[in-house]
Formats: sequence, C-alpha cells, structure tokens
Amino acid sequence: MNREVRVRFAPSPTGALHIGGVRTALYNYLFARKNNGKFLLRIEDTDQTRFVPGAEEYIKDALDWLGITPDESPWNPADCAPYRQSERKPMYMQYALDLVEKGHAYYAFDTAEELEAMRERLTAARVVSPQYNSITRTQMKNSLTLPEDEVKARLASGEPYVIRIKIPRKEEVRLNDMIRGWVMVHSSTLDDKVLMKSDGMPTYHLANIVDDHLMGITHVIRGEEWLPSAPLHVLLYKYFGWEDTMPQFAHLPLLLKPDGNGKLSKRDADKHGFPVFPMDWQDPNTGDKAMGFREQGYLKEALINFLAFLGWNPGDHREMFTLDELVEAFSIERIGKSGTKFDINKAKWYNEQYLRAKTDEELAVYLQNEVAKDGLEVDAEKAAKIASIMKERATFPADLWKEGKFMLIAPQSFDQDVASKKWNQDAVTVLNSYVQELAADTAEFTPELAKALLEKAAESNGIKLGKIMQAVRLAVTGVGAGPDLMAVFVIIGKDELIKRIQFAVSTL
RNA sequence: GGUCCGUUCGUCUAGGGGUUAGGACGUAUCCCUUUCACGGAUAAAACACGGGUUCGAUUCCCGUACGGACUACCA
Repeated sequence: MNREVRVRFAPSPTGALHIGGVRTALYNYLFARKNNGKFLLRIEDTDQTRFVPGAEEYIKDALDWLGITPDESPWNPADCAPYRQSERKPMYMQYALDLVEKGHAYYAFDTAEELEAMRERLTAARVVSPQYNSITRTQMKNSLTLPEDEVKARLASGEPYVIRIKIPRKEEVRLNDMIRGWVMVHSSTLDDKVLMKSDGMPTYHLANIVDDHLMGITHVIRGEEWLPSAPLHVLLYKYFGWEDTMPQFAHLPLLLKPDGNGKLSKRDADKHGFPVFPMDWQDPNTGDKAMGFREQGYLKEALINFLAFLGWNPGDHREMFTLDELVEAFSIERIGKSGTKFDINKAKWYNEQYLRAKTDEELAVYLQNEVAKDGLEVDAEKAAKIASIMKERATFPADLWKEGKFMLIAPQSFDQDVASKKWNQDAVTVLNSYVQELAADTAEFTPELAKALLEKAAESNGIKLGKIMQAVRLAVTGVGAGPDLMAVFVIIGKDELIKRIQFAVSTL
C-alpha cells in the first residue's frame, strides 16, 4: 500500500526543548521532505501536573528559528486538528473502552498505597521485577478479580479507576525497526501499563497510538529511550485492529555526555559551559536559566549541519550540508545504531565554516549590533571592512567585535610581554619617521601606500622592517596579534593612526 | 536485578571475509607570512576480549566484558 509519508515530532511541553529532541525533529523533517511527505508537530501534554508555561512557544520558536517548521501543528492546523493532546482528551476514552470490551484491557481500582504494598511484597519475596502483570493482577482490585456487580457499583459511585492493558501471558512480540532490525520481546516481561489515568487523561502509550493512527502517521522516528515500550505499542495496534496501517518504527541512537557516560543532560551544559538547548530558556517555576545555542552565537546553518551528523552520515566524505542538501542526501538506512557523544568542538568548527561563508555585509549587521551594545557606532561600510579582516579568526559573530575592539577604540595600555620583547629604540625611531611621512603625504590612504611609507621610514633609518613590525603593531593595536596591519591602518584612518603612534611613543 | 539496545583512532564516522582499515574534528610538526589566524602539507592515533565458521576474520555466529536505555496513573 502506498500512503503519503506522514511523520510527527511529539514533544512534551515540560521545559526547554532538549537538543536531542531538536535532532529528532530534524530527522523527521528531513525524512518527510525527502519523501515528499508531511511533517507534523503534536504536543503531548497529557500530564497536567508537568505543565510549564511557555514551553510550547519555546518549541515552536526553536523549530522556526532552525527552519524546520512543521506542515501541521497547533499553530497551522490541518485535517487532523487539534494537535494538542489535552484538546483531544474527549476522544481517547472510547478507544480504551473498545479495548475493555474486546477483553484486551480492564478497570483497576488499586490505590497508590496498594500498588506500593504489592511491589514491596514482591520485592520481599525476591521477585526479580515487581510489576502489575498477568500473575500479580489476579491479586489486585480490578475488573478481572472483582465481581461484575461490584465493578459496576464502583464505577457508578464515581470511584477513581484506571484502565490497564491486559498483556497476554505468553506471546512473542516482534517489531522490525528500520535502524535495528528485528527486535523480539516476550510478553511475560511486559507489564499491564495504564492506558487511561484516573484523571481521565490517557497515558502516552494510549494517546500516542490513537493519535498516530488518526493522523495517518506512516513512520515513527523517535529516540531510543522508546524502544523498550515499542512492543507494547505494537500490541496496541494489534488489539485495535490497525495492524495494516501500523507505522514503521525507527529508534534513533541517543546523544551522550562528552565525557564519561550517560545521556546528555543540562548538567553537562553547566559543567562544560556549552549549551544543550537551542535557545535561552528560563524556567518560570524554578527560575533556572539555561543557555541556548542561538544566544551563544551558533548559526542555525551550523547547528543543523552539526546535529544532522550526530548519528547520520551521507556515506561519502562531504561534511558541509545546507538544509536542502541534507534533505536530498538523507536516508534512514544511513543512521547509525550506537550512541553518540556530544563534541562541542565539532559544532564550533561548523560555526566557523558558516561564519566565513557569510558576506561582509551580512556580518557587518552582527558587528554593528555588538558595537552598539558598547554604546558606540560604526557605519555599515566600515563595519563590513572590519568584518572582512576579522572573520577568518572568529568562531562566533560576537568575536568580530570582541577580538577587534582596537579597530574603533585606541589602546589605553599595551601588552607587557610583547612590549618587553619587541619595543626598542629602533622602533621608536622608525615610528617617529613614519608619523612625519604620513603627515607629509596627501595621496589617498591605501594599504599599499601605508606599507610604502612605512618601508620608507624604516629604510631611511637603515632599519629592517621585519625587526620592528611587532612593535608597530603593538603601538597601534596594543596587542601582539591580529589581522593584516596595513588593512587595520586604513580602517582606523591616517589621523587616528598618527595619534595612536604618538601616544604609544610617549607612553611606552 | 530483569528486559532490550549497542561496541572501528580521544570524538563523529566510512568500510566490510583477503584493504597500506579511509575521511572529518581535535592534537603535533612544517610551509605560507609583518604577528595571530586562515589556507596547504605531514604525523601520531582505532577494529573491546575469547571461542567458533572459514584457506583467511575487523567484517559472519556464539559467549564474555564494558557501556547505555527502560523498568511510574512521566513522556
């Protein structure tokens, strides 16, 4: 059967969207575009206790920023609206009830205390994995053990209850994961998961299957943390009678900590000083702040390219890919199986590549913004010139200004190390001559002219230029390293240049 | 503990029964150069271990070890 490819990204709005979630969204987007299908966003907010204001908007903004905007979502709904599970609440119960009728699910009235007591009892009896399953359910309060009359009475009285799936005692459950191949699990290791919670909301397991079915989802591309519950999902498709249209599963390798082991977390961000969220975020409840890639100066092109390569590769030696090129090259077959450590250095490298690829005019805008933050101004033309000589040594747009402040601000002090090694009488002599040459010349000030005049000043004193270049740089910029000096001279202008040299000579 | 998943340079990975095991980031050295950077070149650096199958395994199979995920009325 040939259905239109439809995939979904289904985050839970419980905080900032983790970078691993962004990668999942990206892969879904790429797969949808590659196959001329649709990419939908569904908000999985069935846990009302974990609602965090602003989290939903954060998800939307992050995807928009990166250019992986869903075709269907709460903000641009289509045929499958609504796209928020909380708004779909009324439609889940009928499906749960359908399962109860078919004998694949049942009511359970156990309280939290009773469940806890059961687990303790089993643990004491040294049962390896205490769970609500085909054995233990016979000792609990549910519609399988209670008389029919009592079940009806309890339901009628409004007593809280949940609906649990009735996992078969012995059955081999198998699924063919697109990344991992056949995965087989015996039903005896599964437990009777809650499908409908006592607050009337479905759990993830139920809502996920019902919505994917109703929304015509053809492929479920999600993180590996879902693999253990996938057999349960397969069983649900079977019990609903939706096997024919059951989506194909693809469980993505996890994003791991850069050091040691384990899943990448916010703690790693704090520890290593790099972001694990796409954008800045402040939790409205706790006040906790987290930095974002965007605010740290990562370009969206770089983040996308970096993320795409965390677990996937094109099979050749190409490294640089635009979003469109990724769409063209993407395939699930080329996604790896093993977990991926998060290496921020690679992200920085990508950032440098994309930064240098930007035009001077684009970069000038970034630079002007940074300059403005310091209460200064620079016109677009000059900003572009600064950008052109600074971008080769910048990782982030902010570096253009951070590393190039001397372009607009005369040095008030000088690097002592360089001064002690390179500053000498020869340098002073040449610089004094240079000032005279500069003052006397009336031609248009160009890098070539600046160089010619400097050479003249050195030669007339019988001093080799190479001997005093570092000192000249120090005098004008205050530091011993930076872009081509003659280009710097022209940008700061002849008058300012003379002033700086005079200040340096009288100070050093 | 149980279930499931995984394991090629420090990191991301290509490859696949016979290869000098390839690329990228990072690291080191050299070249370019007025410095730094960019760029170019070179180098060090990997098939977890043990069995089996085979003429031959890094590649296929089985174990072991190690790592990870899951094990809620959270997703």
